[in-house]
Amino acid sequence: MAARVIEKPMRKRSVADGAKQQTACRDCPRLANPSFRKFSPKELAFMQKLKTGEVVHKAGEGILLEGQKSEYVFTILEGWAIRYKLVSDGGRQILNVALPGDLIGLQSSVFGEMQHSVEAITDVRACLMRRDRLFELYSAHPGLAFDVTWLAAREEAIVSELMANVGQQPAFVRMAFIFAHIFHRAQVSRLTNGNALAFPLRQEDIADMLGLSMVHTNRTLRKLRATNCMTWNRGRVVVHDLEKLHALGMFTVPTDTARPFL
Amino acid sequence: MAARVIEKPMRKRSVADGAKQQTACRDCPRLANPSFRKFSPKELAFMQKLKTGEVVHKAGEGILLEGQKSEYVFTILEGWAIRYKLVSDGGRQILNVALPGDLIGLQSSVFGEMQHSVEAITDVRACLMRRDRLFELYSAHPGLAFDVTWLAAREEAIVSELMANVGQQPAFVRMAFIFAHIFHRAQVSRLTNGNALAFPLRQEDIADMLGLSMVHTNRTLRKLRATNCMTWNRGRVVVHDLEKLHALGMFTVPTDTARPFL
DNA sequence: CGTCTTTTTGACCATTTTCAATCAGTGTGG
DNA sequence: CCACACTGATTGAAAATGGTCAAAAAGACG
Repeated sequence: MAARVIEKPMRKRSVADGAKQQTACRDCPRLANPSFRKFSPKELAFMQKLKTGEVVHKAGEGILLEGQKSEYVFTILEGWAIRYKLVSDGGRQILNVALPGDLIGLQSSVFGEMQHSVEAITDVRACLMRRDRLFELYSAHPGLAFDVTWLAAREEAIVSELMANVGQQPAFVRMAFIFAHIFHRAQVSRLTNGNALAFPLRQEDIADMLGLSMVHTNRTLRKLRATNCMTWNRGRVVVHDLEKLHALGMFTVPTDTARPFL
Repeated sequence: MAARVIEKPMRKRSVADGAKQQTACRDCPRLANPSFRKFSPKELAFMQKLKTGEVVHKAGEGILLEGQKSEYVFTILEGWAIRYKLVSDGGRQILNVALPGDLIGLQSSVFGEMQHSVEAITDVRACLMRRDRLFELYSAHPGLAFDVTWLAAREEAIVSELMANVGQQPAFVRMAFIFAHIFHRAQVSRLTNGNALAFPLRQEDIADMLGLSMVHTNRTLRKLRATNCMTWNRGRVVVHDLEKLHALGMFTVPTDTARPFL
């Protein structure tokens, strides 16, 4: 099992530029991505009003901790994070990766406290909304409220998909699947450059996503490399045969509709 | 791996009484359970208006199928169901059990189609809401809209918890955990009778929840029985030492706040 | 009683883990 | 520039966990 992340908080894998500290919602680069649904002008103005500011978390920092009550809900603007749960005897299950456009910390607003932790994998720039103002959103903009539900339901769908992968597939398929899954999501979020992707996870992170030991993860990765459908070194994944990768991982491309973004 | 449930749809394990076919919301037995949050009179009237009717699914019937677009969202009033995903090579991962008070079919309303299937384990009596009227709920009652989000977020939290169990624990712990988890939820839903619980799942279902083979599930169950903390036969679970069961499964009782119910 | 489903068991095999090193890359200070 | 420390990746060997195949036993039901 993985070492507890809490104990080794500083990884140096900066990716975010950290340039502009405050972007107006209307200038949010996410809005240019057709994967996201468009705001009405009213909604845009409302969101601008609701946003408290931006924050940058350095790579390796914890953003939210299980059991914690956070005053804020975050929308990731830049960078990668992981959601994970620690189990009592030292294991860590990574539930999902969080990419730009993902909302984190909703559990804290809904239940009063987080039921999993979130950690920045690269530097993460995020947009803040106070949790106590979420109610305004529900009152004033049913459409945006529905978007929050959409995001929560999608999170559930992704975790379910990964759970079926972990529970029902042998190591090799699991691994191909997770690369296919992440690569696909990265494409939608426009993080890919052709068939290449800056990929900040370590093998240990993959192990903790798949419920495998580090050693077996490494060996399985070797087998996957041997199929020549992808390469991964020095923080960079290149997919040479996407179709093959999908087939190996039993991955089917989801039919994505325009997703919301808060 | 499990046989596909679709192929053997009829199980005879009726539990629901099937007596009254239409209950007024104000008389809904769920409202008497203090685990659920109270409706305001306005909300109650609104929900009554929104409800289209009730439906009973026989034990073994599919309620919703992955890929399907359902016109309805269901709230379970009575009975047990499972949410599951089939994987291409014949496996089935059960994501969660659905008990009275749980909302099913929300994915279909949010994404246009279900991303997992739902099947009745016992006879299931459910209350219906047309999906196209969900928008009215968001417009007219932000509080109820928030409840829908709550339910979606909770579903995610449960699947995450089970995923950490499947991904990080050996068979024995997984099994103790799943019994502890289900027993606890059943208690909250008032399905238990002291330390006893009518438990309609088969060993094969447990296997598919835990990501284990049938055979190994059976053997692990024997070990669990040997600890004398619980018994399970003829559809009835009796917990003799709850604390021990929790310890064996690394289960910690969640601090439940009053939950919503639609 | 006969049929069907579900549970249980045995024997054998495969996958995956653990333990223990080694190797490679990177940054640091002398 | 090189020695050193540190993190992450890789490998080998042994052990354990869990899976498959095949069959029998136990219940459930008409």
